[in-house]
Amino acid sequence: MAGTEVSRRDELLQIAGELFARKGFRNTTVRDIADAAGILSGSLYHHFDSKETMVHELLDSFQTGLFADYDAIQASDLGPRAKLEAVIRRSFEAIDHNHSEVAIFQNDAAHLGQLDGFSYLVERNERFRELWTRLLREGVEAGELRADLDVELVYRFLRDTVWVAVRWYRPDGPLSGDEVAEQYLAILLDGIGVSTQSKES
Amino acid sequence: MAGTEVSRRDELLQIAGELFARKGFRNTTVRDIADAAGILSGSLYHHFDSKETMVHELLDSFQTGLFADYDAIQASDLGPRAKLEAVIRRSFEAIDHNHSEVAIFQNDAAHLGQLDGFSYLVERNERFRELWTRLLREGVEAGELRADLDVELVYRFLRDTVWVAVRWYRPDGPLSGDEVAEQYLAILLDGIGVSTQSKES
DNA sequence: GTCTATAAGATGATAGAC
DNA sequence: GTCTATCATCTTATAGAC
Repeated sequence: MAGTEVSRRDELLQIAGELFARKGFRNTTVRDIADAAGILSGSLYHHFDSKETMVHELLDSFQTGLFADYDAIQASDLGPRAKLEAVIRRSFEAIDHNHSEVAIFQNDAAHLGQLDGFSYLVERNERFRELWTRLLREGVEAGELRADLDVELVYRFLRDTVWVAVRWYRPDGPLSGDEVAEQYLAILLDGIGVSTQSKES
Repeated sequence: MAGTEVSRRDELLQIAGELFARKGFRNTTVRDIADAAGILSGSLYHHFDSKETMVHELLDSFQTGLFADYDAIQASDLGPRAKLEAVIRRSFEAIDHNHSEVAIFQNDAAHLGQLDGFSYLVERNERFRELWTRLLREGVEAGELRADLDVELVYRFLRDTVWVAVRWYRPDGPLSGDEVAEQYLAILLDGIGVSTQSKES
């Protein structure tokens, strides 16, 4: 009953998540998951109703935690640009700490969103867009970000730049999530910051 | 026999390409393709050996044309930064003119590359990396790009930023490929250009 | 060039024994 | 909690008629 105990169910969920992330949801069979867990495919159905249930639990619990932190950043008293930086750092943290979930979301969310019971993916995607574009607009209004930006285009640029990193980033690799976040922010902000060569003026 | 005639084979290839791009290779059945073409699935095998043959032809002919243009840019007498810009513009042109092929490559190349007969995808990926990182290094050496860059990281940043646009870009949408390329270059180069606020100095 | 018919294998899922 | 056994369905691909 200690909080650190890992249930068999969670164990299986993690194994499934790694396979979904590496091979894609549709390209991973329940037999693949069972093999990796050292059991037979039928035994999986003692723990889960279906393959879809597994990917749902992975994505839902991950997104709930991520959005709670986004909301906390939004509600903080940081300036718009600092909020944007915090949101981006938190996103790279997700790539580091929830690599499987981010990869699944990045690769399969578009298809999963069309399935029954997965419409929340579409809704959260829209909420995500509203949060990020709002931060960009507030940054422009506060004079902290360039005013000549097409906000929607920059949003897509930012969003894709951040999340697509899950394709090459390895949690056990040489770079930490924070280090990548700093380098990305340095490149990005020198592009969209109001001033670059003369920041200290 | 006129050059503008479209063979039934090419017609089917285009239909298959659009489905592969939208639903993914594995998620598209030969029945889907046949249905979209108004024939039965068995009839497809009069034109193609297999489903894999179809995706191979799509990717191979697309990549051959793209790399020929990359090589021409590389061999030109433009400066490193101008070459980099030209390569990026040509890439957005591909997203515009060969949307299906780019989407398939972006979504399925990683998995297809593991299949027999698709190892050329891995090889070309490496050649692509060498070309782009070389341009970045030459840009730094020529004093045209910031010297404090981690070239490999910037390469991934550039590569992902460009190609991931296929996810939202629509050839029949309000923005042309050129327009998106210009906006992306503006954001990018103000980030990695040696000077930004004082370009005309 | 397309259709009819069908083979051979993979896949998600179930029922009941241990 | 896992295994045995199995089903219904889907999928790629083939052979031969039209």
